[in-house]
Amino acid sequence: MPKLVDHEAKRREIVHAVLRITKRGGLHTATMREIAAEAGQANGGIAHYFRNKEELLVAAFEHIFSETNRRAYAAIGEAEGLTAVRRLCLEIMPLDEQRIAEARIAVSFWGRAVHDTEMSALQDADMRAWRAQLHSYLASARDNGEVRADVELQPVVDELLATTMGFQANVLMNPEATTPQRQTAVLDAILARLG
Amino acid sequence: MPKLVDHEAKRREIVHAVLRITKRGGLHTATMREIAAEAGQANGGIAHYFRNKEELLVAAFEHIFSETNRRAYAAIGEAEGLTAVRRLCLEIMPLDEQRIAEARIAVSFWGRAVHDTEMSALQDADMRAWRAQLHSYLASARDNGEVRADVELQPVVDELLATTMGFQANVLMNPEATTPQRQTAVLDAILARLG
DNA sequence: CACCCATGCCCAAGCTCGTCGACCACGAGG
DNA sequence: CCTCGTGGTCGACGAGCTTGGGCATGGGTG
Repeated sequence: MPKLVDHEAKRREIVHAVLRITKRGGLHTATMREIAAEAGQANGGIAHYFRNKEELLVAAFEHIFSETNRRAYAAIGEAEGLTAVRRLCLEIMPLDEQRIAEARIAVSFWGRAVHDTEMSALQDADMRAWRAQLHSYLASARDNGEVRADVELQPVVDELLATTMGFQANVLMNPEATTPQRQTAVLDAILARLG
Repeated sequence: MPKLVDHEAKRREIVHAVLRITKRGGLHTATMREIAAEAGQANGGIAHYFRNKEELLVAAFEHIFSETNRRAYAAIGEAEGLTAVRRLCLEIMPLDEQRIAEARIAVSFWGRAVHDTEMSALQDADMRAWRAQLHSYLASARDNGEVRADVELQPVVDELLATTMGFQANVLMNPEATTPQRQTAVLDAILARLG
């Protein structure tokens, strides 16, 4: 076996190149040639690590999800109940430049996922995980009295996910009406009503 | 002046071709050649009615918005206050097959609007209109006592728009968790808290 | 140590798509 | 009947993604 190259590292490096380009000039400037140049490769060199552009973008999409989950995990720490709910939502919401750039990528995938089974399965799985996580934190919040006992949890989960996903879209379409302040105000209003 | 052709009618016909193709196979399958074929034209024939593809897609996007607004206008009628708020939201939300198909198209456009100033300006304008409309209905609801006097309206508008836009995305990614029942439950929960 | 060949990588050709311009058909006006 | 502006077709071109061939490299193998 000749020439050892860490495939996973190389894939990560190429994905990072995509994210850097997208952050600079938008997803549409991320052509294969541009990506290759940014990653220090020749035109067809990427083909060794991703079969096609679709697969590369799916990897970028996965990376964003896992980054969000990683940040959420760190932010939540030992927290429970409503604090954990709030921190998870705050990590999902596009509150800074970094996450707005990630939202750009995520939203541009939503439209494609409609007719792409692999991608919509991926989204579905991540969304389910968030639902389950939110539900569990809310249940603990109800147990410790932060949330009234008569509150049904599923509609709250639905609301939180719809709101956070809506922010992803609105921050791109209506940036001046989707500031961090206004986003957190909405989130806190939702949570305040549960007590 | 030779050969009379109703330009507006032709433009509408081409836009409908785009919507049919998008409904069938997603926005990315709507190539100019495919659109031309669907509209019964040759490759370059569309250029007589739309300067470029961007302009055509903007027209398609506008069409969906105006359809929604037309339906909302009819649904609201003489209603005021919270009833009007509820009816407008219900028209925006993807509650039936027709509107889920429109959501498919709309969300596909969101991804494009990210890197298209003209389209995001359009989106921004329509979103502002909805914001203003919701704000006005909520103000009348506050005046007639349906909404408590101490409720700040802007966060409520933000919440309603984020939620309805979020449903557009979630109905595509998580259809089984975004049923009409669960969507309306969330909407009614939001509205109920204002009283 | 010498050879082998799988692997990494580059380059160029092939295909699709959006756009542009040349060309033809037609019909209203002179 | 002629003119010419409009509707429409077709092919060419540039840009983008993909594919396949070819070259270099360096770990296995005898």
